[in-house]
Amino acid sequence: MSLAADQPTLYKRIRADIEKCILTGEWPPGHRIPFEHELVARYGCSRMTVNKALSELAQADLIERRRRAGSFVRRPQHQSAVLKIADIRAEITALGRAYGYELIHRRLRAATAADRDRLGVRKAGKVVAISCRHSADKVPFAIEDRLIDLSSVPDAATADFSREPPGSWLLHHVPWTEAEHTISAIVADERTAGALAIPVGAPCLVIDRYTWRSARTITAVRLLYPGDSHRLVARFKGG
Amino acid sequence: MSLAADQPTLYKRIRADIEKCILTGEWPPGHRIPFEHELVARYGCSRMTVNKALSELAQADLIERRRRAGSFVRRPQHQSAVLKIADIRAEITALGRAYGYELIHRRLRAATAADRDRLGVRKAGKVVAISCRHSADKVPFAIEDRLIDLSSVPDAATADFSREPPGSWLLHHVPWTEAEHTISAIVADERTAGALAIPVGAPCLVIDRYTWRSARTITAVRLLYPGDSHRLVARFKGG
DNA sequence: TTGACTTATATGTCTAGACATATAATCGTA
DNA sequence: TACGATTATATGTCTAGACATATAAGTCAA
Repeated sequence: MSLAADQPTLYKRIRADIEKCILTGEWPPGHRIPFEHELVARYGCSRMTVNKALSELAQADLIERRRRAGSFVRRPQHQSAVLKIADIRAEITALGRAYGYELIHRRLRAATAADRDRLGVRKAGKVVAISCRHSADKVPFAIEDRLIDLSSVPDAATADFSREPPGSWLLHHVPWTEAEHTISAIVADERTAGALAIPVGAPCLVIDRYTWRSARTITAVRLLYPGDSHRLVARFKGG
Repeated sequence: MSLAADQPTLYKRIRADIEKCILTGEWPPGHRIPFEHELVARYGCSRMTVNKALSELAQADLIERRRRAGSFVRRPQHQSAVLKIADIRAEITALGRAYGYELIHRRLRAATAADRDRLGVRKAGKVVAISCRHSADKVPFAIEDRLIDLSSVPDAATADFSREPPGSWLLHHVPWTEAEHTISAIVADERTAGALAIPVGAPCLVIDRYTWRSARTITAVRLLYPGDSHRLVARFKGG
């Protein structure tokens, strides 16, 4: 047993030391951090060790490295935040509430002009259009309107969406994808109000999500949440 | 002039090759990627070069490295997205529209119980409470209600918020911070409707942002946008 | 079958060098 | 003064090793 506390590796200590100076504001944006050779002298290690620490800080956008000039503290990237968007079933069960799912309708059809527009494709063959409702402890939680491009996900034609929500099914059947979310607010119309069991005119949060994988559109979905009960939480670091 | 295209460095090529296999789905989540020594043999380079490529993929959460077992494709982290939240002035000017700013009121006071609650602190000394309006081409764009903790940002007591929006001022005077955003929807009450020039009952998008720096609360702000005209866009990669 | 011990192995970290390359700074010239 | 060439230097990448360490897998005993 050693008296010394469990020490992180040297490069992690170097990285942490520098990170601390940046995060406390001691080294403001634009500040030049010590040259590699200075850190080598200070920590008594090889340049590769210092380089690894600085490379990771650069990869994390905390510093900018310029040849011949040195490494500089970057100004915070205040325009980005990490928004947690969980799978609805996982979200509800994580809250310890009973998840309920109900398929409202499912239609297989040749893509209409409106479908193509929604999916952002010029031409599409067949699509599946799904409407469903998610509930937590039997209380309506969200309404989902989804379109799946069957030319990208042919298996979706035969999937049983009466038991498994399409979002969960897609997560397990379609690998790595990219997505774009658009968040807005509306007031509930009659149909929405009925489905969510809220008054007409009540505020709703709308998430439009458009998902693709390497230039192939997969699905477009609109999620409607009661605006006063649902919250999206985003956290970020930096400015 | 060389015939060969401008080649990236070897470790970048290795990283890109592996990334491609993951992103195309060729190597699904859980798939074991080749051992370092296999990649060393395949690319004819030293282990450090391969290690650098794999370390970066691990840092980007694309793979998981397990001692003795190997490196594995991680299952996509579908619960997070990058939400772009620009400084309002920057956002409006980026759209090529004329930015307008108007201070509605500014009060310096000892923190009330409600203020402390909003800032999430047990005790606070003085605070500045600010209400202001942002507009684009003279059309109301957003209403801002802000509280600044003067014990964290004493300079805010004397800053001239009649000319510069508090958000921009803070960005330039307070370094690296962390924040949490909560997004919800409401319908406009009378005061909000008047300030945003929209009908009472119209949908509004609400962003509550709470900002701190290393455990010190800095500011809490509520932004109200007309829900049908404003959109938050978030993009993400993975699942 | 289970648990404890041993071993093999893949990754984690590090060294002391090397050469490449972009560019800030200097110097020289028009 | 302005511009172009040169030089110095910090970072970028890479090598061929080394030892550390966590752990999967195999071994053996209870």
